[in-house]
Amino acid sequence: MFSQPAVRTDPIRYPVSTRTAPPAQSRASDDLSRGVNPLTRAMQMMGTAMSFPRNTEIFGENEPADYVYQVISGSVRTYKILNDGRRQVAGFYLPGDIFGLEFAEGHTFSAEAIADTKAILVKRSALMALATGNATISRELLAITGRELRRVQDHVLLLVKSAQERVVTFLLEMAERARAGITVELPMSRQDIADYLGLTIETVSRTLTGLESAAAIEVPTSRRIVLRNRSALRQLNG
Amino acid sequence: MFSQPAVRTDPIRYPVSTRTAPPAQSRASDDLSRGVNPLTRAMQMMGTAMSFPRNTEIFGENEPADYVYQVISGSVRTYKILNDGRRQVAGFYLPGDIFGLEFAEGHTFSAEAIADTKAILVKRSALMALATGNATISRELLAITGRELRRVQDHVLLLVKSAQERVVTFLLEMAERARAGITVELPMSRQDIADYLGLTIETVSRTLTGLESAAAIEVPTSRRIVLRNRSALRQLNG
DNA sequence: CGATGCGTTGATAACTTTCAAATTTAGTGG
DNA sequence: CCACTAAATTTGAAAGTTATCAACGCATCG
Repeated sequence: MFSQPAVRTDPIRYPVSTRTAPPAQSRASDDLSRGVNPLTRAMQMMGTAMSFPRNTEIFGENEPADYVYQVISGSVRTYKILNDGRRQVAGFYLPGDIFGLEFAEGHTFSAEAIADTKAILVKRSALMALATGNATISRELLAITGRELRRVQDHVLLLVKSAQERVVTFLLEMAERARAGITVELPMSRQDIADYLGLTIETVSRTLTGLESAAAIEVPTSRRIVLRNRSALRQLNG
Repeated sequence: MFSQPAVRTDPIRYPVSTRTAPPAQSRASDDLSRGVNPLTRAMQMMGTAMSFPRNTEIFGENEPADYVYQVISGSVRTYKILNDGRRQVAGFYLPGDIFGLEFAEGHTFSAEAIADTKAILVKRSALMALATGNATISRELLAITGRELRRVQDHVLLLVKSAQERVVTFLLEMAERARAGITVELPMSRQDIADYLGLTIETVSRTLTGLESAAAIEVPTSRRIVLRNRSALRQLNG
């Protein structure tokens, strides 16, 4: 232990002027508004859209958790650097997903844009104030937190599986979340996947190769996975 | 995979008459009331105390989540049986802890008493109704869920560590939660610990023996651990 | 065209599990 | 309270899985 290199990602810090004090940019009330819940609607009313280039930090661990975020386009990873220098990815957030909501002062994890990403920011205090007078919003906040809880619980269940089961579960989950057909476009690198699954990139790579040999998937490019045999995959997912 | 025996614990089902429709037993408003938060006070006002003998089921996975529970005395494990028959323990709950709060219809996990346990039950619907008209209770519910979220996030971070780190982290956490001095009384078996840490009982046992050899702990009885060298343990905990 | 980053593949080492058996502890009936 | 039985825990040896170290291929970008 205490063995690995300190850092493997290189988050290019976005210029501070743009990162803090979100400027009043475009109101975002476009595609994501279709028949959504009251909270999403409220966020889009109250929020400010902001862009984050690929690999830039959105917020850092322990920074004041003053804003709540919703992904409009692109994708986001949250993570923590462990004492031994390894990085643990806590979650991936795709368009429509809400992240960064905290109940303590500071953020539990850091967040970075995986690809060029647009997100809506809403002041947490504003959201909390809104919730105080509005039982619907209040319930919705509780529901979001409940879903996040469920997601993390599933992450726990993932981490006790074998390497192959972890990779398969990940692929099936990404396919479902991205509402993909049989072809999944992965926004994240092998390193991101490995750090989410608690594996090394070599193991992830070898497992994908193995699944391809078994005709369960195809990997035409490293970021594109074709699910050739979903029922076989479901068998393998533990 | 798909290899292990189906069951390793043998939950003796408590007689149905006692398990369902909580009878109006003793009001529980004793030791735990000392300067606690409004939600705990509310639960103790509204709730019904109920006893669960060791190894009995408190609720089962997917059963309607109609009640929220607070441990008075004893301790509780929540868990899920995985497809391959292994059991994953999701969490341990000690006196004062709240468990069983859900945001969907059914329970995510099963819950069992580890030792003879007394708990307060409150109808979830009553709690939710109370929260609707009371911003303080509402915030408190959100805070509880936030703490549970944090706990599960920590569990994720635990599961990517080495076996020794997992065991050490577990011991330090239990010592803190039980407000123990240097001697920790573990309410749960090696199997419970192993299933929580994602290890086998053999690995847990060997690791404890190793820590004892390294003079970091003593194990006078299997359920009693003396933390002989906390700073050494903190070094080892990753 | 060379540098650079990302992904894959191979060989070996480290760690954890599995299988087996011994030992200790706890529970039960007399 | 003691003896007996079952359950829990510990220990050992071997096998299996994943990590580590190293090298190579491929694509991108200046």
